[in-house]
Amino acid sequence: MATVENHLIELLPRKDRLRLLAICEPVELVLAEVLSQPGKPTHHVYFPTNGFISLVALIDGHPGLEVGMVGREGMVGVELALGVVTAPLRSLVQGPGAAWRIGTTAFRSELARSTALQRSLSRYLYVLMAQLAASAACQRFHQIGPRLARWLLMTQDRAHADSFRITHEFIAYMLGVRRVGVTTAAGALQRNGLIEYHHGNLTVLNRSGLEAAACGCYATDRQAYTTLLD
Amino acid sequence: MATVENHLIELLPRKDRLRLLAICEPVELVLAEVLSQPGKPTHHVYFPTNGFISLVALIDGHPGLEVGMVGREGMVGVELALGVVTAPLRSLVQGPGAAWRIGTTAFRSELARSTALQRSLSRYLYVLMAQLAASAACQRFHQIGPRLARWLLMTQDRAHADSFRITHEFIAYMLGVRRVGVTTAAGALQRNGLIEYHHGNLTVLNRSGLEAAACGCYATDRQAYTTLLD
DNA sequence: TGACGTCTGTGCGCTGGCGAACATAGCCTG
DNA sequence: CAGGCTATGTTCGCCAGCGCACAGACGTCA
Repeated sequence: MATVENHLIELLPRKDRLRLLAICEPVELVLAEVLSQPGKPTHHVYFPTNGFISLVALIDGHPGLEVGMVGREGMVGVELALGVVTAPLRSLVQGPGAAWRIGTTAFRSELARSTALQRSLSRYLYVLMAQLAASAACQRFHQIGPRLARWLLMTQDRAHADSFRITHEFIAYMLGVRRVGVTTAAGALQRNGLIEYHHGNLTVLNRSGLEAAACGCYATDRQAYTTLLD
Repeated sequence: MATVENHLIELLPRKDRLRLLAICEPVELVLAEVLSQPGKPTHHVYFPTNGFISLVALIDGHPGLEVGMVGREGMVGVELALGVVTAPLRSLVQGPGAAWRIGTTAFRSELARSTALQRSLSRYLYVLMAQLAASAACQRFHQIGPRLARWLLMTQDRAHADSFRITHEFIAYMLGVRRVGVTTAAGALQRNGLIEYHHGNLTVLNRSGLEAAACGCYATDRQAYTTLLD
């Protein structure tokens, strides 16, 4: 693993950072692994350094809907920062990679010690809340095409690569639409030369074009991260 | 005003509660008043004792979508608990009543002093986050009828009355649908004897029937409040 | 009591996305 | 290199909700 780190950890002052890293263990993030399940106790928190995770809301018997994404800029298990040890959402590894992992008790005691960590996580929570609220509205008002473009951009940002493995089926699940809907929208993006894909391999060809095709939620979201977490 | 209080305040130990109340001023919540606007600085926090507030997400030029509701069980301005002084959502008074109000600086310094208050607000934030995530999914998977029933129940809970003033037009805005859609769904509920309304006056006739007609999100939400905030 | 504004009801035609089913086309493995 | 699996493409009927427009019904206040 390269010397890439997690932004939340990097933001900490040296002392707190070292103390936190001392209780971290490196783990691999395996594609399709489930890191948390709604209503179940949180055993570990994860700070991705590579790869990324989708936060999925589940209700009734319905398939699920992505309401947030976590990459190097965030963490899984923020509920601990709120003093709650029950996960609210399903966390699903969507881009394989690696993360720092900490057990619940160790993390809580470190959190009690480090006000810098509390501060970092609070900021992050705010951004996440904004993302959740925006998800609901985006979901309601925007059509598949722009939402797909946004999703691809967010994924690309977190994958740190122009190319990644992903199927229409999976995207459909994340966006809460039919696979056919994705096929159609992706076909349009491909015809316009913005992306290209073959059998689960997707490549972004024209990033700024994709940004133009995406709904405003992408820009809003990105702005929130830079203003609050830098 | 009766001796009704705000649950978050009531949960505090006597000492902290008195200190907080000392810096509170009572204000009236006027129907349609806007207490916060996304992106604008938070000047005050509000602890409703009566009446209630809708949290509305705004994107682009779109009309807006309710993603949360705040009554006696919550507060407006939680972002301060996260160290952020910018409101993420529009807060709109939807049921007139009264609230305790505190200026931002006073509130922040009290927050720094009272760990009990921090604890309360953290819990509340968690519930709110769950509500935001659920909103997105509910929005996506449930039809107008059940969503309307849910909304009426949530409103009734916060209005503390079987009857309240509300128009189809306004409900439509909250649910992010057409007014006509509400008229149709409300008509069905009325035909089934669950509710009754005339010219902006709505009365819940059969609460348990309404619960049966509502989507599961109502029960889920309610459960979250009772387990975490009692 | 009459007139106006607000609230509710109803009727169009339209469309984005749904569900299901089937057709091709790459990849992988034996 | 054949057969099977996975990923993508296409089609068809359907429906919830949309946008628009207009008609009644109720309340209020001059």
